[in-house]
Amino acid sequence: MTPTRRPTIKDVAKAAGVTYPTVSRVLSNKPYVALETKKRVLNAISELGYRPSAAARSMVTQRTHLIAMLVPHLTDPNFGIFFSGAEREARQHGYSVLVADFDSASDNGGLLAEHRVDGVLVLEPQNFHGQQYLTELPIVELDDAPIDHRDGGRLVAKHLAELKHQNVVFVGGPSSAPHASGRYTGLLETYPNAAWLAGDWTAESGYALLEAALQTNPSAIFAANDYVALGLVHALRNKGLQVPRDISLVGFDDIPLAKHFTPALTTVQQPLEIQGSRAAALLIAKLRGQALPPTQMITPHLIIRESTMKHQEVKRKET
Amino acid sequence: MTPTRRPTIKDVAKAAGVTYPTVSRVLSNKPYVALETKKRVLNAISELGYRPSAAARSMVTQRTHLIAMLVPHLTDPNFGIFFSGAEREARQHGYSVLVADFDSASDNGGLLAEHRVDGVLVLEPQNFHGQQYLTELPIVELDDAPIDHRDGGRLVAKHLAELKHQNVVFVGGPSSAPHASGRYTGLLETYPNAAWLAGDWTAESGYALLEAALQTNPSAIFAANDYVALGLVHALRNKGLQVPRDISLVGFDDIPLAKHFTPALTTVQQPLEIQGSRAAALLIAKLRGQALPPTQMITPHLIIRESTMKHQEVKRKET
DNA sequence: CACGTTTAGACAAACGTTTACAGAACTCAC
DNA sequence: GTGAGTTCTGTAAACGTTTGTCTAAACGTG
Repeated sequence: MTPTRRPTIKDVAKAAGVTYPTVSRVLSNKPYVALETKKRVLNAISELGYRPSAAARSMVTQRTHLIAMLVPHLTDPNFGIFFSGAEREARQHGYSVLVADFDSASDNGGLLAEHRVDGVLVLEPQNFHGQQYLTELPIVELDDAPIDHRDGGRLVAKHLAELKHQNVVFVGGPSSAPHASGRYTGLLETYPNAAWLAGDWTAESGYALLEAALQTNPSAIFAANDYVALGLVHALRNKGLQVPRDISLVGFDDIPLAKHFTPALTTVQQPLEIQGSRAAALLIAKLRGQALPPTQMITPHLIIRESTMKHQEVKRKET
Repeated sequence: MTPTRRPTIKDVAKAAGVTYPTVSRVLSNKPYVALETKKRVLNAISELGYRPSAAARSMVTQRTHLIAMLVPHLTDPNFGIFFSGAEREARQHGYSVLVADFDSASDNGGLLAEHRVDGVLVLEPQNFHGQQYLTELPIVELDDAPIDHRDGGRLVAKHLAELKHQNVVFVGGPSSAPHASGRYTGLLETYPNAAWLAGDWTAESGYALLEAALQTNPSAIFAANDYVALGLVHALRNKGLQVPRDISLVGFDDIPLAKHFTPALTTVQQPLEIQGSRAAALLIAKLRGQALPPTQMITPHLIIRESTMKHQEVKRKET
């Protein structure tokens, strides 16, 4: 039984009647190869279904065309969105993406080192304290292709101001996260006294934080993201409070589910996929030693749905 | 300026005063290496921070320790969960995972071929018609580590029967998907006349299908998954119908958000992460030529929340 | 027609490993 | 003290590429 080895560059060379370095020249589009020869080689390649071996190539070029993407948690529903953008962009430039979460990147990041990734894309760098090896590689943070979170906060503030809300509270997001503080800062421009009840990005966090949020006696809540918003809705409902009648609520992200929430959530749409692809593009430019394109903010949009309404001057009904 | 090359096996050998094949023997735990030497080598390795080059290694061993994971859409919120399980398992066995969606795997799957992935993990094989190269590799489908969807359907049926529901309809999921049909089949065992309104897995699908679903005059709806369920809730609300008062609703998956839905969703919990890691383990066993462990169903659990209640004999109130 | 210049292709070395093989140094029994 | 095993380590080839150097042919130019 012939174990049907994959064809190598030598097989192609033999089939085309040239020596193998010539095939290599054709593959990398080097000059000084006769048109006629080139055709023969190209034919042989597609005939044999030849694909160069990345391993062999990277041995001599010292670059693997592999990039690492490091994320805090693989199960974060937003991760796939970022990744989708980054992966597409990378693939278009001939790069493949190896993903790992912070945990596996630190205890076992060895694998990424062994594969000699060319560069690193990291999601929440402030939480990553991994392998030295990885951090001395060319690195791009997702936020190097920044979404203007502050502007998102501004949009929300403007909307709530138009609805005559006077007391707004910001709920969720760790205080260490620039995303959260950006949004909060945007809010502060209009509501300088708005409080921030920090937590994390989950619905559980929103659920747990409601009680504290109500202490500030708000007429509207700005949630750090849509998950937190949903948790808040849940907690509000438990207390017999209705959105938006008793309290208005705004989220952030516009996850696909947000439009189907009860009530449909007013939120800020941010193109995470684009952010992912921009970040990948940036990293690849860096790897190639190209001049980095000027940083360009990605602007978010406010999506108004049912969870916000004009502030009722009358206080909540006393039953 | 010295460009600080990464240390190679030869550097280690020199530092330990041996020749490089000896280092290689230490690395792969070959017999016949003196304890004393071994220690010296190990020391040199950690001193230099040496990590073997996967590329060089795979040149000679002909295996890359890379596996490809192929998914229909990277933005699918469940993808990250599968991936998380698969990635952890793979990494534990020294494998890394390269991800691509079906689109990029077919037009540009060349990259996966060039990297000579050892095996393939594929999510919805019935929809994948990619590169021949990939399909002739050792391959495992996610469903080779199967969740018992039919049993999930049974659980739902039992629950609804206990609540005295008599007319149930199954909504969402493409009819080509074994997952959906499994769930439906389980339902049929108790409700042989239940209809199936096929669609896809999205909230939009549930939203769009409600009208048709109501034609069957159901007292309860079994949604193909939680997203579909949420879409249904939304559509029901638009028609002035309340869950569970007017109609009971059950989802599938128990996504983290489901407990915060309005109303909190009764659903079937399935451990997708475990499924991911099992599938990866299976693939790796296959790659190693080990005997495959017997297939073992992963059993789902019913989570009862607020979206189901006892069927009211009284017909919906005429206003 | 001699000669430099351009173009095309061959040859060989190198990248960092693994592994088959060979040889050296011990141990041990006779 | 010799020979047969063991146990350890070194030598060399191989994996599939890229790339620098070298040669051969073709082509103008004076």
